[in-house]
Amino acid sequence: MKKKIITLKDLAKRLNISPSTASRALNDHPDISIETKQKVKDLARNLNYVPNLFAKGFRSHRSNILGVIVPNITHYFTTTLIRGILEEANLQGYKVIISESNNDVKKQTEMLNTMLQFGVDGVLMSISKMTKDVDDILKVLNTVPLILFDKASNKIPCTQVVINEEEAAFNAVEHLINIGKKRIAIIKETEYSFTSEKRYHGYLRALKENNIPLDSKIVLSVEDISMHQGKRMTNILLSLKEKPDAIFAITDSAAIGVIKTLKKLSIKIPEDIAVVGFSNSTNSQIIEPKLTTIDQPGQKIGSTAVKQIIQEINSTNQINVNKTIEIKTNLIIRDSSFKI
Amino acid sequence: MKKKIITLKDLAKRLNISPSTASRALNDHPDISIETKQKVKDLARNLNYVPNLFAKGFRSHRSNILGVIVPNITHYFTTTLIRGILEEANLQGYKVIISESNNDVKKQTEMLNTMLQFGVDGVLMSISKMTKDVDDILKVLNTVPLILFDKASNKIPCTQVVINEEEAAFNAVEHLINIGKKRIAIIKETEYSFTSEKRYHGYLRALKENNIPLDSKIVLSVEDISMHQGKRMTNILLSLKEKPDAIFAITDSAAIGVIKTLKKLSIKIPEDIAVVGFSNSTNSQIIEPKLTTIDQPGQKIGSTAVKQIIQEINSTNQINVNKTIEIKTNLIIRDSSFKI
DNA sequence: GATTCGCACGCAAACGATTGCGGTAACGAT
DNA sequence: ATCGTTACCGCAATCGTTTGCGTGCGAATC
Repeated sequence: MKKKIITLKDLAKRLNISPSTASRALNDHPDISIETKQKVKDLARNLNYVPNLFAKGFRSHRSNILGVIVPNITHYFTTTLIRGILEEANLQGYKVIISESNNDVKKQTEMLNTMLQFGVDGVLMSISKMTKDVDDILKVLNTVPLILFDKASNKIPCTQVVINEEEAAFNAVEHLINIGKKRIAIIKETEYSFTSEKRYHGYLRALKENNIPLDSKIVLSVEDISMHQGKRMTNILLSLKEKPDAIFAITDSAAIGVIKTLKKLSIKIPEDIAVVGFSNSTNSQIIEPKLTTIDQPGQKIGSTAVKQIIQEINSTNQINVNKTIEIKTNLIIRDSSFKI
Repeated sequence: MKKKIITLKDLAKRLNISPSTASRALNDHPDISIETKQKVKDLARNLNYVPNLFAKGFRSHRSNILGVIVPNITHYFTTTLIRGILEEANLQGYKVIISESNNDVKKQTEMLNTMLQFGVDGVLMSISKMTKDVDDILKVLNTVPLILFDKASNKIPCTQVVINEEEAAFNAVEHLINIGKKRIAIIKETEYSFTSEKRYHGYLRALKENNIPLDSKIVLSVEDISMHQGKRMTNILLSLKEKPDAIFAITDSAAIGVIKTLKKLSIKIPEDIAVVGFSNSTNSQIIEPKLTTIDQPGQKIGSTAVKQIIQEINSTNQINVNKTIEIKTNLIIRDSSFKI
């Protein structure tokens, strides 16, 4: 009682044409007359013909599958990226296989390789932050197009789709300055983090353009940024002789750690110390006071990356494109920096 | 300058054996001598031979790809499910393609179909809550194994991997009773939601076993459960003559809405009204007071589902398995129901 | 009238791995 | 010397689709 599966040959036999003609008809090849095309397409629809993707890929070396590698799938922002990827891929007839690298560089290259084995047409990757050796990644570039998104690197010559980290941070810090803050601390990651460094530059530029001197005592770097580290760093900042009147945490989670600590010590937010985060996570609206933060349009980044890679897949010339596409962000002002 | 890709033929040619021998050698066929096997395997490793998955799937009708469909990928709990799925799939040599149904039934069947086109060996699905007509889903069962996880349905005769919703809710409500609450409200979904109904039954049983009469005035149902609805329902409950002394919200997000509203009205939590949620989302630890909730081991559900479906894929008999695997949950008691 | 040309289509060879079947040594048994 | 057995291995077909090349035929050109 198993369903008979229709092949191209079946279509051809019924219409007394050759399989090659049927194939060309379905693919709108110019050699085929309009009537024949119509006949084939009609029959295909009626018999519910679905092309065998294996055979197709086998011949054409195309799978219509994209590989996606992210460090951590449980982050809300990552899921918005993935949503954008899935949506755009679906529109363009692509499927997506996803892997999680858990910020493990070894795992990352391993997944990269199995993805290639599975015949993906391209890879979208948000690299783990500890990626120092990029040789394994460069190898991929010889095989299929690669695009880095969100977490990128200038060591890899390929298209990158990112937000304008520097400008976003600049806007956040300038906002703090605009509401009268003069001593703005920053909690960032160590210099291995590509994005963190860019945000730091935005911070520096905002200070400079507003003639605020940089004080390295209120520039704190941590290896693994988190809520816990946010708490720790806050305590360090509060132990200084000259306390800051604002804290810019490079991550919402760290910013929430900051807020929790300040609240415990009954320090008024934002009057005594204002707080700004980065990401517009769901948590940023749950915490009280609600957190001022930077919204990154994840979905748009995802869809842009997909559009871009499909373009590169279809482009014949094998020259590695090496451009950076920057997506605009949005500063969302909430109670932690501005009392209504 | 493109990398030459090694095929089975290449191996055979270099060793002066036939491709079939090489194939059998790699697959440990008994007809092949141990020395030959070793030679082939060694060469394969040295030349970095990777079997062409297309050709393999083309012949064997196996893709080693699993399809996963979830309603909404941005929910934290969903991501833990996916993490479990990805991890276990990776261990077993499978890849996973993911689609999001957005709780759209039409989209759901559409993705189901394209997944089949892509030759998935099995489908894991968390059905959208409005799924009433299951005919399209039943069709899939004739083609590949299907497993429902998390959001399941008794209308579909296949293996289901879920948490013990009833018991989890029972434990939550009984906990409220144990800390002295006597008038416990519930915020649930309308009866179309399979999981909601099960939780409601747990609620009912806890009341019954503790001789607390059911009062339908404090049983509230909403179509789309959310933080906003949590706020709305709280206001309704507070307008009653006999106010509840505890609120069990079937979802963390709704519970957070409850807490926010209570705080705004300066109602003491948990002294005046205790609150319990469901999911152990990250938000539940951000809100203050921290939310008592039920932890669902998403990762375990995911890995269990994968183990199960691979077993079904490899089982020769085509009889549809129809068992329900229940995963234990954990009540996590925090400040919203118990002051330390 | 001989030649080119273009249109619409068919032939057959790929693509890489698997597998039923057939074949051939080597060896022991008769 | 002949047969049977065992242990290894090769031949060739197969899966469904695509594609380079060829072909027949009518129309247009010289």
